[in-house]
This record gives sequence, C-alpha cells and structure tokens, in this order.
Amino acid sequence: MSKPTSANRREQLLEAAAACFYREGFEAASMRTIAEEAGMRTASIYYHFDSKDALLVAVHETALARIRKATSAAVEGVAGPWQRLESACTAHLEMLLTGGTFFKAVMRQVPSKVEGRDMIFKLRDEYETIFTDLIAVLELPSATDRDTLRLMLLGAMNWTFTWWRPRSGPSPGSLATTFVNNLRTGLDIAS
Amino acid sequence: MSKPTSANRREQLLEAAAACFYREGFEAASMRTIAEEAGMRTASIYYHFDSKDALLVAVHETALARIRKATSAAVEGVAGPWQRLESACTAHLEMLLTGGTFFKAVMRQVPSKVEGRDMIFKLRDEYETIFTDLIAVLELPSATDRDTLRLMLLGAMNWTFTWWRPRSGPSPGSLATTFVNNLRTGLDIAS
DNA sequence: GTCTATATGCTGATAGAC
DNA sequence: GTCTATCAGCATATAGAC
Repeated sequence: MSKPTSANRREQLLEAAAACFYREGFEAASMRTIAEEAGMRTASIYYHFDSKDALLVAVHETALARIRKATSAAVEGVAGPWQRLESACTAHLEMLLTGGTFFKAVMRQVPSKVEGRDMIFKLRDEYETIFTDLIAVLELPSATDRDTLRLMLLGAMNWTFTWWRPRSGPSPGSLATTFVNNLRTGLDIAS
Repeated sequence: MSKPTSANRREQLLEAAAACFYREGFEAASMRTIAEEAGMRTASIYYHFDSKDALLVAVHETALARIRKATSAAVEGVAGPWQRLESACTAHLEMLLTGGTFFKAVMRQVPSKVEGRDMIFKLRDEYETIFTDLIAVLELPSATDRDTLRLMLLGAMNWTFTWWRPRSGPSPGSLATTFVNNLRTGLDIAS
C-alpha cells in the first residue's frame, strides 16, 4: 500500500508470506522461506516491504479488505434480518475455511511485539462492525446482550479453523445455517 | 512426568514457561527468558526437560489435567442437564480467563513442527469428551447435530480469550449463563 | 528490481566443572 | 542440580554491484 511497484510481484510475495505465516507461525516463518516460495532472494523482499512486521500488516490489510468485500456483498439484496445474518456468516465461513491461506493466517494470534499491532486490531474491529450492524436490527428479547451475542457467534465461527477439514463434516454454508438456527430457534424442547 | 526431581523447581519452571509461551508465543519465547523468569540458568532447564518441545507438552499436560479436574468437579451434584452444562461452562471459562497463564498458553495455536504435537491434540480431545457427554444427555430437537453444537459452544468459549478483559464486561460465570441460555431458549421473538 | 555477500546478534543445545 | 563457557546454525536486515 506504500510503494509504487509491480503489483504482480507484490501480490505473489503477500501470498507466499500468508502461506508461511499460516503454516509455520509468524515467529517461526523465515524471510528466506517466504522469498524462496515467492521465487526471489531474501534481500529482494526489502525492496517491496520495510520489514517482516510490515509484511504481516500487509497480509492483514489484504485479507480483511477481501473478506469485508465478500461479506458485504453477500447480504446485498437479501431480505429479512435473520436471513441477512445467515448470508453474512456463510460468506465469512467460506472465506475462512475455503478461501485460501490468507484468512487462516489472519486468524492466528497476533504476536505481541509486532510493529503495527494496533493497526491490525483496528482493521479487525472495523470488519466486525458488519456483524454489529446485522445484529442491531434483529428483533430480540429485550434482555439480550447484543455484544455478547456477536462475540459468541464470531467465536463459534472463528474457532472452526481449528477443527474443520475439507473432506469431512459440514460445508461452510451448512455450518452457518446451523449456528444461526441454533441461536434463533432455541434447542430446549421442554421449554 | 518423566524424571525424578524436586517437584518445586519443576513446577516453577513450568509456570515460567507457560507465561512466556503465552506472552511471546512458543517460537519467539527463548529458553534464556524462561530460565531467567524461573530463577536459573539456561543449561539447568535441560536437567528437568529434554527440549523446548518437551516443555510445551508438559505445560499442556499440566493445564489440561487441571482444567479437566475443575470442570468435572463443577458438575458434581448438579441436577438437570442444562444446569450441568452451564456449570461446566462456568468452570471452563473461569479457568481460561482468570485461572492464570497456563490455560491461555494452551489456547494458542500449536506450532506445526513440535515433537509431541499428537499428544497435545490427544489431551485436548480427551478433555472435550466432558462436553460431549454433557451434550449427549440433553433433550434436543431430533434434527440437532450434537457435534456441531459442542464445537459451536467450545468455539464461543475458547474465543473469549481474544477479547475478554478482567476489568470490563461480563464475568466468566455470567458469560457461561448467557452462552447456554442463548442456545437453550432461542432468540427470535417472532417464532 | 533483483542480485551476491555479509554484518550482527540471538537461538537451542551440549560439555564438563563443582 | 546448577553452574560457566561455548558451539554451530540461523535470524533479520543492509551495502552495493548490476
């Protein structure tokens, strides 16, 4: 986002960095490996990015811009507040689980010493306002804590990347449906 | 768990390791820092543990044994399947959020190259059977997927450590109540 | 824009005295 | 059981040629 340069190589570099950060963790991933995976030498990275930390921030910027776009688009033209929430959840889970390494890299805990950590959290909060807004228009029992509800739903979704596997279990879409329906309709048949 | 040695020093070392792993991440945490925080020299660690990886596994063993004990104890004598589930969730969240660094260290993504990774996942799965059992005895609509329900609830709980802060927001207990009630009673007042 | 070469420092781990 | 001393390797980042 800062230097004027061939967009292709930059993109390639970001993709490689995301893959390494996800696979090995930020601290364990080395600039050598990232460079190798992007088809260049270590020193060349520094023409495109100032530091390893800057690379992490850029990965977050790219990932969150993309998922924000996808989630926003998913609710467009959908009627009914619950259906809109479900569509957003489907988009969120699809990006997270089947949208490539970019989003999985972003779900890892952000290292405590990274320069630009605040920016990363700002981007994340900004994205989550989509869900704040979708939940704000739901008709809920008056005692409902909407903040807790949002965090509960996002937690359930974001945790899926620790257990979900492509070839077994429910699709991202059916997971989204189940999550939202469990909250919407209630599970206690005795009540 | 392997060598006969002064239990105190070992415990001290585990505590220091857990704190460092949580604060800095496993890869970024150094044996030097851990040693310093435990009041000894780097080389002395290797009398108690074979490697940094072994230290991580031991931290998981300790943490999961403790949380398992706490959660099991919390449901004892509690009547009613939903109340039992809520008690277990309260215990789980209390350990995770206010039980010290041990449990937060365990919630971090497990590095991909650690020796003993399988053991760590085995311990985690073993612990989660407590929730499998509690959910198995709930009376639910026949179409309910209990596996997804468990993963949804655990996800919501385990994600709290990314946003929860001691001085603001709901207590672990009231969070547990809200999570379980949201699932139990349903939120759509139109239905 | 990408390269080779390298500076500088920190890493996990080991040897062996006490 | 804990120490001092040290090894060999890899880390991020920079300098400067092309």
